[in-house]
Amino acid sequence: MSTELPKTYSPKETEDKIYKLWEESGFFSPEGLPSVALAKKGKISEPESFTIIMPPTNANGSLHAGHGLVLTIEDIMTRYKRMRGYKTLWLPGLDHAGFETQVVYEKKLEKEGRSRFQMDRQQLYDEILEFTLNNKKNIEDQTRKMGASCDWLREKFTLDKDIVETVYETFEKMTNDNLVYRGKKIINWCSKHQTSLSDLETNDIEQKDNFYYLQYGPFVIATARPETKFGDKYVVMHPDDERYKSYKDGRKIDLEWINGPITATIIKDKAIDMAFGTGVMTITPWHDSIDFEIAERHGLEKEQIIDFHGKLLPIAGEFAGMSVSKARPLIVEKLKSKGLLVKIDEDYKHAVKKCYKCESVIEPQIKDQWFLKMKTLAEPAIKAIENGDIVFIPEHYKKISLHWLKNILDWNISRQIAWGIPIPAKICVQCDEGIVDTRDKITACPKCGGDIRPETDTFDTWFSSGQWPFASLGYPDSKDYKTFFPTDVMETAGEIIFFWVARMIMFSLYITGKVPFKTVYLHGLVLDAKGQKMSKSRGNVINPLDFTDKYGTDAFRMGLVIGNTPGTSLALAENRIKGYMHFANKIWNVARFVLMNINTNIDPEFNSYNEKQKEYLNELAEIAKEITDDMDNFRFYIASEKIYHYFWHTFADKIIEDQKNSVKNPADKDNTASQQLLGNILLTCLKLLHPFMPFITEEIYSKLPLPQKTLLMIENWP
RNA sequence: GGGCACAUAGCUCAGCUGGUUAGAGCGUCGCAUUCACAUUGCGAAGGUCGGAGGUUCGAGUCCUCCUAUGCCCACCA
Repeated sequence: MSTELPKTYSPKETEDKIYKLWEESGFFSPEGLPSVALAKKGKISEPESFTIIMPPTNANGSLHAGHGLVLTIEDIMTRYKRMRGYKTLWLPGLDHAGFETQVVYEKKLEKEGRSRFQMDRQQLYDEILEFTLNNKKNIEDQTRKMGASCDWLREKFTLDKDIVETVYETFEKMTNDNLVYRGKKIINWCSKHQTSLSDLETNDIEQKDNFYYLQYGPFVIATARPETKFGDKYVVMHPDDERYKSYKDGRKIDLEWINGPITATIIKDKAIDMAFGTGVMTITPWHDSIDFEIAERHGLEKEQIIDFHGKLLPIAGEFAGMSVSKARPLIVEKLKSKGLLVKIDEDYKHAVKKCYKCESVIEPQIKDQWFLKMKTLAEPAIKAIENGDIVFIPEHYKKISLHWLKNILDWNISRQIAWGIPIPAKICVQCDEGIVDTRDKITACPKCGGDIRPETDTFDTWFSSGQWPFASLGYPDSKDYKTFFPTDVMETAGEIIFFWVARMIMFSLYITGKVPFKTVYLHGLVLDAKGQKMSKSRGNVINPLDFTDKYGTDAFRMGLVIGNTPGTSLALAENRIKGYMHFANKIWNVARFVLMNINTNIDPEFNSYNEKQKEYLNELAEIAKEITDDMDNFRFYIASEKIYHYFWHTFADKIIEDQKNSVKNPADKDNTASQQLLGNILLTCLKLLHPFMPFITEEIYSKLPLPQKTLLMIENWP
């Protein structure tokens, strides 16, 4: 009754077939699981639930190696818990990814010689929607290729109607709780993308620039940005600075400036660093956040110098209409000719804020934007983390999160882009008041009675994805929310701990009163073979499907997980994956050997083993115990290595070699016991391997002579 | 300026709460091979665990300092 396996294992022919088998089995859904079905019939008690919400994939391209890692680790956890009998749910999702997607789409437009600024807003939205929905299908297929055993029936998209509703309800509650405000504040403006950005969406890049010392009446001031100085009519110094004691606060001074004579006012403020430069500066409140704050403190006028396209305004006189970069040298030239340029320091190093997507210099601008007060939201999150209600893996992310939460600033949640969830509000055309209006009921400005227009800004995408754990489960009334929330594990990239993880914690505590997840598992980056970050511009981006095609998904998954400790980045060398393809081959051949030599059903209850065989089984039980312990403690990098090592160097190299004679010789007194020994060890190994290498193990399992079997994916964990 | 992490074999990294001759994968070298598998087997070489000090019966593992590296946060004009 021996079953023959083909001589070689072909991932290509096996994987799609196996995935289809899984998907059709209904076991991806918790209610389809045998343990849940039995409980429903009252035969066993209700199993505990285990939930992972998949970080919603950005629906704006293909999966990259990082996604491969997310899917692999989450699938390992899910499959493990499922085999342990948990009511297991892994909920997949897709993110419209507002700004990110719009940037991707704008690049596409650019290639086609088009621009979003020539497009109707609705048309742009519709095109991006179509683009996104096309990608959605693609991403779902790729996710299946990775072997992800997630519940497709529950798949959510961040623009689903019920999600948007939840987001609006949250916004309304925050408004009622006085956590939302709209105000003219200084914000990060990207002139290229024509939108404001949050602090997290800008990068401080250190660079060397000229530092200009300018004669400003009796003072020398220093600046790296002379083009902003046209409107400077306040000169500020520290109140304790002895050098400028004779200049009293509020005193007016007439002086000759870039475009003619002006009157400047002396301001004393403690924000000035006496030791820096000359200890005197002029301020540009519209284009600098410190200057803005000084102006606010003293009630000073603010004037815009640079428009939203990065061009100088009429206040710049002859330079009006010029871009900053073009105007700067000309302005310096003029200052020089007027004798106002004292000196230039050419070695000035400072940090310049840039757009994290296009690296354009961020121009601080004053603009009416929607802000979220963060301090009150952060406090419960800080407490929950300090109490250990949420455990971080690796541990040091606890400190990192706390540090950020304790120093949190208000969050600009409005973006001037079409692609996103519209902010449900009206703006008064007369007094500029912004009124939150989630039910679309307001018809006139409650403040001045003026006409209103709908707000055109959309939410920062993280405002909606921050609510994902409870929104995707159907908060507040659904059965899923009641069953699966709080979730068990959030597994995502360490990179987005502030963008996403910290905010999910704040939102969940605020809305549901509960933490969104008990454990945060943060993985590092997947780097290329040389240890360099993958990027499109470097051209070293790995498409996971290239590797799964070439070496099989199981091998790719092993390459991602073995030895990859949480939090540290992984250099993904092709050789690594190739090595695990060899391992898959080894598994296949071991299975072939066992199947060739077994002529009876595998009997897990068999116990007439000789002493040595018993020792082998004890050793395996010991390894299984260790692996289980590793799995329970998120040490997948070591669990996978242990089973790899045991399978190859103990089972194949030692046990099989040792049993070869008896298993091949029907006359041998140990023949039956040898058959049972090898059959049982193989079965146990397949179970232990299944979370890591689901395809090949399921395929072999289907060929095993077992009295009764279903699918390996729901077999009991050893 | 503040914070976090890392430094272990040629390369990429494990080493959990301190305990006998420090591990893995890849690579290198030697030998074997009509066997389930050359996508193989057996074997070998290779590390004073960044440096200095300390705690301890005992430290790669804990503490301090130093050096190197990487990352994050931050409103010095």
